[in-house]
Amino acid sequence: MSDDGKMAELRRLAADRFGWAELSAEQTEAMRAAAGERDVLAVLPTGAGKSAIYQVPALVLPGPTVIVSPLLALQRDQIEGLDAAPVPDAVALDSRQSAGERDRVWAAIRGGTAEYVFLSPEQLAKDEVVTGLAEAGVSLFVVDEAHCVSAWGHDFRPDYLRLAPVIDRLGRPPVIALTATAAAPVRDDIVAALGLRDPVRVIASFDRPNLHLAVARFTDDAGKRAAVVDRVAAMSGSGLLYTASRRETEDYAEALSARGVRAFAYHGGMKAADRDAVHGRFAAGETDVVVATSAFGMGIDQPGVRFVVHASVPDSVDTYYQQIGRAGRDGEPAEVLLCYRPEDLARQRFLTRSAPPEAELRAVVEALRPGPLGRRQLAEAVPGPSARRTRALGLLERCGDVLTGPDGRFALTDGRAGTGAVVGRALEAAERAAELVRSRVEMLRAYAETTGCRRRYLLGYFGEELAAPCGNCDTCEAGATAEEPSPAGEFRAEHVVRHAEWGRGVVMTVEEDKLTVLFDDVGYRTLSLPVVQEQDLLERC
DNA sequence: CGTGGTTTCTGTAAAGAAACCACGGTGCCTTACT
Repeated sequence: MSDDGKMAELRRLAADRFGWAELSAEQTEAMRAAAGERDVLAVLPTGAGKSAIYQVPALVLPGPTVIVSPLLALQRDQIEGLDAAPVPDAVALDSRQSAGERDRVWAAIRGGTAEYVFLSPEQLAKDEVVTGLAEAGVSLFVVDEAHCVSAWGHDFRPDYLRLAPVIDRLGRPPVIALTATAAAPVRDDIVAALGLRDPVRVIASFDRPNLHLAVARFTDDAGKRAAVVDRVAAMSGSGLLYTASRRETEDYAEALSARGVRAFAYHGGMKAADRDAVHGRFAAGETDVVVATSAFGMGIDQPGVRFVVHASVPDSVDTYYQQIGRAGRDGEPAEVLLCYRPEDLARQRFLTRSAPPEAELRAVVEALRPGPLGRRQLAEAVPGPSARRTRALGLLERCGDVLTGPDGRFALTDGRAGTGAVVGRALEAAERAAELVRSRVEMLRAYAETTGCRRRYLLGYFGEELAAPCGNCDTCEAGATAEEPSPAGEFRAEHVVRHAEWGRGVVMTVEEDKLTVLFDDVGYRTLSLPVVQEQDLLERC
């Protein structure tokens, strides 16, 4: 079929089966690429119809589509949506199922009646799951919420970093990575970790002009807490208050309730039933404020959220943008406020720190030296929590020192390489990742302390240039921002530069008197423009 | 790294200061016990 014919078929299916009469330019481009068996990285805001990008092409490709999704609750929502449409079955594989349920799911996969198969990355760490799917002939591999590969992969859910060998073992079907938020290094991380081949990158604009952006700065903790309560109590409509700890969600919820605000705490330590109850109230419009940790949010697409307040900084601008993006989905004005204390950055540095897995790396390399091992055999040879081994394997694989065979066994790529050298390479890679994480925290300091237009800063972080100050943030209103982005000497966003000590980097944002550069090895650094010019610190290349 | 709660110190009574310590987020999964 011609390319145009194929696209017409996709449009027809979108309209007939799902009721989507119109497809956006981004959806069209991504679907065309996927149906043409190209890899795709799509970064589209929530509500832009990301799911359509795989749901429609799945119908024209022969075998089942595998969708990797981080939360069981999200999988459930997606399956419910698909069940309501006249399309083949959607099923899930997860640990809560009984043996009987699991057998039925596998029968549907093998029998060809299941078109959409949802699972967590942890399920794909099991040999029998990968083998079973390979036999079924997977024709499309989708990674939903793909920023988790980068944000959650390193320590927290290391199986995210081991999807590339799984994709290979499935016969390398086309891969679609979908996310709503990804700055440049996150995009590169996704492409590298999934082993995408020359992917079509579909990136929509990040601009949300209806969000009013502001930062309130505090010196002492008690003063900040009191102000947070005052300001949230004074907000109109319903909204979210993000905190950095579980304890604080409860403290704030209590303080706000005492003011007559319908406030509810939400965090990962609560019982599932209580979490569901808060979700339900929020969705029904029965809450004034949900006070939450970062546990609240993924999969939420509520139109009428009128404000998002942060009681302290999150771990990155990526996370911040994702969280504030939950405000004003209906396009109406919404209030976004960051309550900032520089001391809070330290807490995020603590939370995102990670111990180098040196002992595990050494043990894994030594265990593999005599010959390839499967997952269970490796667990016997290297005792300890499986996450540690998985993390070590992920690092070794990304450095090219370990390969996963078609049978799922792990092997050293070069038996002659010394353990010390291999471990050293992996530790260096881990250190670079840790440095990037630390520098990401610093980017929030820069956001909070900038005297320029806040929207220009945020968009610049995501690689988008805002020609004029937005007029809808506190710095613009204070009259502090310049009409035009003042030229920072010869430097512009996206210029490739070299620093004597920090090596190669890409200019991310340009402000009146400073530059932010993302260096390959040390992450984000903000440099003073006069100093750069006087001492000739950056060379353009 | 910063915060909040508890213990220790000082010097002989009670109480305030200093020192010390534990804690801090996101969710899969497994498996043994009620």
